[in-house]
Amino acid sequence: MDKKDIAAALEEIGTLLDLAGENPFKVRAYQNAARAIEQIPGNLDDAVVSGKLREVKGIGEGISQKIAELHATGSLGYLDELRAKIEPGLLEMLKIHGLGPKRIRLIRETLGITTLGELEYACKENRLKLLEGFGEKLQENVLRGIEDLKKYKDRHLWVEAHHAAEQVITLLGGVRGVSDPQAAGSLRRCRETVGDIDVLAAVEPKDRARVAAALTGSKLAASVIGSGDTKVSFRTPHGLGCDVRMITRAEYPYTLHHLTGSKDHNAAMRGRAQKLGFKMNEYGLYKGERLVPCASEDEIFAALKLQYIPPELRENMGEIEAAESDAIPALLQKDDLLGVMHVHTSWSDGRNPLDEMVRAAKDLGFSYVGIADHSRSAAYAGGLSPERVREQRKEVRAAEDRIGVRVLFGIESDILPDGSLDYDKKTLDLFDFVIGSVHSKFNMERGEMTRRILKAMEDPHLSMVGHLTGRLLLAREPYEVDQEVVLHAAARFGVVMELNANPNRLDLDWRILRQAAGLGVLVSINPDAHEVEGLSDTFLGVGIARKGWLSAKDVLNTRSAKEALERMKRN
DNA sequence: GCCGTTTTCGGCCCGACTGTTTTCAGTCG
Repeated sequence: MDKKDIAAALEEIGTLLDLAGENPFKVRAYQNAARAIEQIPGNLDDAVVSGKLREVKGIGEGISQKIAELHATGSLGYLDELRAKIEPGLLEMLKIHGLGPKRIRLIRETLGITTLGELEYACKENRLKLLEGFGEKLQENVLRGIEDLKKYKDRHLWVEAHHAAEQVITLLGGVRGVSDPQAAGSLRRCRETVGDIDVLAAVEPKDRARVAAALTGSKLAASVIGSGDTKVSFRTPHGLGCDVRMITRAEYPYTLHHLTGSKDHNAAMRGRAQKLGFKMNEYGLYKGERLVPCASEDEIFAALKLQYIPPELRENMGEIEAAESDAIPALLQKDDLLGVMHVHTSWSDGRNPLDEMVRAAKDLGFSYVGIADHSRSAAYAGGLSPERVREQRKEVRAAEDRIGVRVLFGIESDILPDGSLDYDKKTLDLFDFVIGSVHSKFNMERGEMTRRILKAMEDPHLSMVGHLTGRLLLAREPYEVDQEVVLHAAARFGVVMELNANPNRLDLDWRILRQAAGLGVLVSINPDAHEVEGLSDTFLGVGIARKGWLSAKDVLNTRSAKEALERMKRN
């Protein structure tokens, strides 16, 4: 180890001690020592061996021993211990402007938050501003700081990629010579996270230089990676990589299909083409040397004797086989949704009051809205006491009359560690529906967690299981739970399963949705909205539902309020 | 954890700024 490495190690010790709440002067001692060691002239070996290290101002008994250990072995037990004690996410939080060790420790201790993703979620749920010494402004700053940090990560939530792509498409739409700009890739397939954005547009060769210049000269291209005859690559101000492909009108459907992928889907499609005597690539479908003219993706599939395969299904997970026999179902559409469930209000941790949420849901065209604030045990989120439940019930009924839209009175009840719901029977009887969610003790062993959720499902008050795995995309791994066992229980008990459409969750995962539908389990697409804007997440859930092969009949909130209530009734 | 000296422990850089709270704590440079 050279001076620089050792200085870095000492610096790291200082930072970790700071986060651990150590004496700030001890922290500074390490920081001073780090600087001191970089100042030592000449080779470090001599100083270590001769013991001259101790003569350097800022390096005393303890630190000189640690330097010796680092120098001799390349590692340091003390540092390893500290690293094991302090979560790496807390180190990342230090990079956020406005957060120092004190506040980070408060966040860690009161909210149990250890990753940036969890912190972001807490900001969006308005939990950060409730901490002592925090407020609206600081919460906003933290959120902005997290956004900045995320710029440099290589994967992005679907919704972020979508917004970026919309901007690129809008820009292209305004450039002369461009037609049909649209997104392809994993974004079009509605994957829950997206790496790069692929956009294609029909542009005749003579216009391409001008279109490329319009892109590279725009604010959307924060840095240009490359610009050629057919492709412009750049990074957006949010750090997303974006490839814009320019092709001819004739190539368009083939390239659209090719760039939409997935890779496995494309390989299987080429295999099928070959079997039928065609050759297929990103520029066309050929019979011998002759191009088979297709004006749309629809016609490409038809040429290969396949039913049209919606982009969301193109994962080579049985869609081609299904299309062979016309077995691709009519997938759910946005317009199929009649109601919206799992809506929070300022009664617990929502940003907007009940009336505003209900009005906003009505304005979005929903004919009913299911309020579900947090239950008693969710103290961090302002969970409702049994008394507050009764007060809110009156308010909900009054809002229904006042606003003129059906309002269902529900609750998002914590599923307590022992599997019970969060209220006594008399209180539970007051709700039109009960969503049961795990919000605590995530670290249970798989069998234990599964039993916990099954026990809650046995209670006939439970209508629906919320965000089954508890995952936060790009932030928190799902907790251990046997999802299949839960789905089978849901089928047996007639319990609805939530597809939580919050872009950070998208939970149930699309990979298991299809199985749920196969078991006859009804899925409810819920925004888990904590503010007016969050209600629209319901539509994001539609993409995931489609990706999980769901049709309108598989979804609770495509039913009328009356029928939805009947389907949620147990006994 | 280091320093200095007062040899055994008290002091360690500090002002501007922000956002909170209403007199100040925490962060930043």
